[in-house]
Amino acid sequence: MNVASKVRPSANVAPQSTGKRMRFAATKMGMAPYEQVKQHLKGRLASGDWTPGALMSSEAELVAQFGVSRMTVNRALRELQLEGLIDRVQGVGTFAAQLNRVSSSLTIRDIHEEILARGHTHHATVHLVKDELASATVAQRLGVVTGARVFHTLIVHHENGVPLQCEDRYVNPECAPDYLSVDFTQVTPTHYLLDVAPLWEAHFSVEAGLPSAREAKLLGLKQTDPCLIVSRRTANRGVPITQARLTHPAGHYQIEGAYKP
Amino acid sequence: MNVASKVRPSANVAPQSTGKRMRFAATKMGMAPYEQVKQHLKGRLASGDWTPGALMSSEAELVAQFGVSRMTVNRALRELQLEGLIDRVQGVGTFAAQLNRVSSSLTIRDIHEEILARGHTHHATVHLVKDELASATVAQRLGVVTGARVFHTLIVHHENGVPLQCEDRYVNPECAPDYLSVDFTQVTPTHYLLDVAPLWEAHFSVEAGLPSAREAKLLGLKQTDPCLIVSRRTANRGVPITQARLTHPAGHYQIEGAYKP
DNA sequence: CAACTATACTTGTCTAGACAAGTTCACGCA
DNA sequence: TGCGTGAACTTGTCTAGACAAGTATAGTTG
Repeated sequence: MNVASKVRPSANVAPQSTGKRMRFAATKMGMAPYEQVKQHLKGRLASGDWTPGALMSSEAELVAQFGVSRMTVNRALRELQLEGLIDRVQGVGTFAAQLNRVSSSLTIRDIHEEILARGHTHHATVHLVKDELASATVAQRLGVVTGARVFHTLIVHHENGVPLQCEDRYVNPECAPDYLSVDFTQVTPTHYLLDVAPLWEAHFSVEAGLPSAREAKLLGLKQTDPCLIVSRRTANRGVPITQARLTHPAGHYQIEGAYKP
Repeated sequence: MNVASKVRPSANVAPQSTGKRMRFAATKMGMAPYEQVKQHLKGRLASGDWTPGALMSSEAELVAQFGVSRMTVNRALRELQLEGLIDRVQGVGTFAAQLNRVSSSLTIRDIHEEILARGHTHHATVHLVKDELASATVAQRLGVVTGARVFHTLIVHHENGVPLQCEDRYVNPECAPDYLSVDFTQVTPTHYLLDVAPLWEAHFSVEAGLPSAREAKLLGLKQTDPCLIVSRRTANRGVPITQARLTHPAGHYQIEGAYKP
């Protein structure tokens, strides 16, 4: 939904307070009315016009002020609510949100595409492809009983020949029965699993830590070299699909993100 | 149209409502029509009914199928698009999104509130509060000229007495002229700056790395102990406010997130 | 005083229709 | 063959009104 950078007209002052029914030459030409309402409210929020928790204009007031229909105002407010800028309570009113949090969008991409997007080459080496009996920990995360058969792969991804990520993954066989027969030098597990189960819920955690002995060896590190470790569990409609531990050498990998109101 | 728009005191009411509105768990019965359409489409997407890139039903077809108005169908589709599940092209149609990415919401909270939310105690020790002349790097990130006066603080945050985060922060004086006079043992810089400039755009990156000598000393670490390092730049309406480097000892801190469609 | 009630507000949602604007494709013409 | 043109589709957005449901408050009643 991000439409990239928006040109910001600097003439932000003079908020057209008396413009009741000028529909066309209001402020920003070419901008849809609901977008104008959004921008106006964002501006007043940013300027501190409403401090967090303050009661804002009602829909009816905005309808009168902008000369648009209530549906238009409602859409603007609904989107601002989705963006977390305002809180709305039925029967009470609209309030400026408590902005004690900056929430952001973090994208977890298929590492193959991520590397290609940087204009580099990707290749993967497969170190383990087998089925195992689930340990208690793995069983719990995959929603199977301890000792059940689960698939286990260990793959190292290289960017321009340099080890970038060690991917230690367990897969629920019920979700991807043919998982073990995939050629993971050609298709990443992420890509394959997205084909098998298109809609995901994901939980992840990111932390710094030290690699295991095996990971250190595969990544060409000493065991004292710090790593960025991403643990990710994904499920499809409540059914756990896979659990992965992604270990990256420090300095070679970072997660970036941005938040724009 | 009935106006009767009484001028409301748009000043602070601060009703403390903060209402996490209680939305009843949506069962099929009491679900709003637009929500039913959404769930139906989500179900078909999850079941692989439409593979990524496939042309989905048009609005007109959904109107006929569900017996609702086009606005209702349109709202369902618009929200699915916001969630990244579908792509829409004017004049062409609606397509199942290429789900090669799992995007997630990451929340960066004020560390004081974060620690309190865990039921622990927070205290901060202040190691540096001064104004400096900006180095080239800092100047660029804060949008000032090299050598300009900038504020610099170095604070360590403790959870239950254990060092958790070393916060090395530069602040643009124009955005927070009184920054240096704040008692940072009582108010965190994040909290103070959110008061001064309520609306933020943020860029961040997360990586693993080694602490500097000073950071290691402040956090009680050896310089070879890995850390999780978050670099964050924030701006208000394009004006840079602050740049922070947040260093956390490995094992004591992790970033969590979740994505649900 | 406490409990109930009517009223006036608020937001949440839906409708039926309208026009604008983008794309695709078959048709007719040079 | 190549090219324009318009019909037939699509999505994007707005309108004016309607009803439902939640909340606050003034007034009334016990």
